[in-house]
Amino acid sequence: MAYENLNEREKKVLSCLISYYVASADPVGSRAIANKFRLGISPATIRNTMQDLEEMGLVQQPHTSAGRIPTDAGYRIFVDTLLRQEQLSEADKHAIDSTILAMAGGVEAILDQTSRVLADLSRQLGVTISPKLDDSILFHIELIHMAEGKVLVVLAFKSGLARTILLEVDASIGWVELSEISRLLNEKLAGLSLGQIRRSITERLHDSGGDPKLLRLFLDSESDVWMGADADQLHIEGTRNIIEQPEFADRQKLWELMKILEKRTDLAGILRNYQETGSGIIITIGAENQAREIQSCSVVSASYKAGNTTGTIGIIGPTRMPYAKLMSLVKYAARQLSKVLSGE
Amino acid sequence: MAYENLNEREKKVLSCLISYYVASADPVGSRAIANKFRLGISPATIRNTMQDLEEMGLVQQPHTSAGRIPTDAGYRIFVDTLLRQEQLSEADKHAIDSTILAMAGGVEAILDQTSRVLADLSRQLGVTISPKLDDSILFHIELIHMAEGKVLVVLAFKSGLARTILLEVDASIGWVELSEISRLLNEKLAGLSLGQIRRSITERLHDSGGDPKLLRLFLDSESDVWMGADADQLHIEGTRNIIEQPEFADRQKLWELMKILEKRTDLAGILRNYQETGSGIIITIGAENQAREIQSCSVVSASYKAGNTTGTIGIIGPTRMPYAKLMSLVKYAARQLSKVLSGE
DNA sequence: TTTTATCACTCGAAGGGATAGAGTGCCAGA
DNA sequence: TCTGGCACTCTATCCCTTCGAGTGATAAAA
Repeated sequence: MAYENLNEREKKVLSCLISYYVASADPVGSRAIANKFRLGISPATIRNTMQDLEEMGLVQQPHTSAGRIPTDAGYRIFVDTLLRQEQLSEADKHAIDSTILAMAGGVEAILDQTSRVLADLSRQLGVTISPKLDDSILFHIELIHMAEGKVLVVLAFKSGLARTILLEVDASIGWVELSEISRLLNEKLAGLSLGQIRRSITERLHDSGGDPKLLRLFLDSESDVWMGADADQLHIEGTRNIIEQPEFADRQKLWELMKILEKRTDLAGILRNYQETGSGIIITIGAENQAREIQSCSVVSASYKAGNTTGTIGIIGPTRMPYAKLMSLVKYAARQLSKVLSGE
Repeated sequence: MAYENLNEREKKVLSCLISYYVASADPVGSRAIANKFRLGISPATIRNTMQDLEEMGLVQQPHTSAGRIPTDAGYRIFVDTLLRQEQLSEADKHAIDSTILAMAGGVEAILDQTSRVLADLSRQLGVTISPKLDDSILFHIELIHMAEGKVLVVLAFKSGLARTILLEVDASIGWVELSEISRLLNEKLAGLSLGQIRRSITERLHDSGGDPKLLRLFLDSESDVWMGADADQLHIEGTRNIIEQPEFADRQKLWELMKILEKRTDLAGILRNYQETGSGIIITIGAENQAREIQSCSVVSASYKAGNTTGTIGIIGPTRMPYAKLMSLVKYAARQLSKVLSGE
């Protein structure tokens, strides 16, 4: 659709209408635009322009005698061609820096704090997903012999990420076999990505001595060790912000949103998908979203680097959201995260 | 207050009123009770009894011409003296067993699933808190030398719990010093509880060789290692269930609840507190709760054992909840958790 | 040709009875 | 001591009206 041939006036009116609507949440009338913004044209002219915009499907009327609200397509144009980059305030920058840069204790703790600060600054939902382990390079694998036939497997990744998995093993396995296996695993697997390991584990370990009883726990590519470690860690904060939004005054809508927020793996998959189609900031508006339950929402997301793998952060809220501000927020947070997690 | 001297009829009426109200969420009138339950007395008599109950503060009228609803005190009597133990259905038992017993991969994963199954079966909020590390006995401490002056500290506890903390260290520290420190830490600290370690770390490590540069990171009792590891892990599921409850039709109320649910540490502290005052199932009704934000809620909680330390699980919902069922749910889940985490 | 002022029209939100119904308290009688 | 009956109270709901915001259309002005 050749949206570029909006004329200057149409661009201005659409732009004003969206800014006004984002702030007020009420349908915007021609008078409101004429008064609030000094466009030098009368309400009647604005009305005519709005009719044109409506024919193009960029705005719509909830009912005959109401003002207009933007459609998904309207927001899309706005985001793609009209939106002016916004500078993040120093206060916001500082808030992000002091959470991300100052945090210690590991990647998950940082991500947890990041989703919180995103939620607080945006007054929407803040979401972070931990780095995809599939590409993450295994740095070291450690087996710790716990009591009663239990072995704690520690996977340490180059990115600083760590996962622990508790394995049930044959009680008769002693620490001698264990350290032998441990040596073997490190020798054969360190330096590979988790994905590579999973795909080729059988071949790599096949003809290498060691106690087969214990080794068997690692041999299968579907093993708890490799699958359990890969589970996406999703951090969501700011549920209370969403409750305040007028678009979720309807309990039914709120319920649907919550439902998908609680299906962690599904949501993680959706967000991950967006990143694969491009880099930088990705904005997904309303019905562009894959899951029906969030088709009245928009997602502003970006990926961050952690070593040689990537994760995703984002903000989720109603399509009526301050895109410019949220873009700069997510962009800045992603950059700072990458800095911290990839060591500059 | 000598509530025991409720006469038989008062007990029966209170009991019926509560069961009816729990199901309907509407104020209960005398006619409703007379029709629904075969008490052999007329609505007029029930009215008189209800007046008595109201004078005792066990029920109240939202307004003059409405039925009665139970007060916190009314629920308290009901729970303490009238409630009949309920047998958990085989289906529910099976649901719990198949999540808790079948899960592998470590304590946190089990707890995550547990809070979910609690939420699903109760249609309320399901909450679990990981075992208190303060009493948890350190089994082994492992230091893994990551790239660029970073050390991954793995704390493995006897209960099967594990924590990893990423430490920034002087880049010059090599793996020789590291394994020396590692040996030293295990020698001096393994077998002690995290609490003991924190309280006496300075004395224990004071006059023991080793590279002071690295050791310093562990010496302080406020060190990231000991504090970071102790952070409560709180798993909450079932937010969507709460949205459905009529008592949270009011956005303001829902907002307040969400607010405290997002203050993880506060909530964890509150739930922990309950457990300290007793053992078995603890029910905390409405205003009995410490935090103002959940004084329109009740909490059914119990503690589980994981090795020689304990954690808490519970269900949170409006005071109008099916106490008997939730008690048996929480009880059973706590028992199964203890079984799995303490090895029978 | 484009813009503006004006006006009749539409529709939803808000307010105001009126009504129905659920439930009570009380009293007199069983 | 219990019950049936009755007058009373209060809310929820429906319907009606009104109000106002906003529109589209048209004709005049630029």
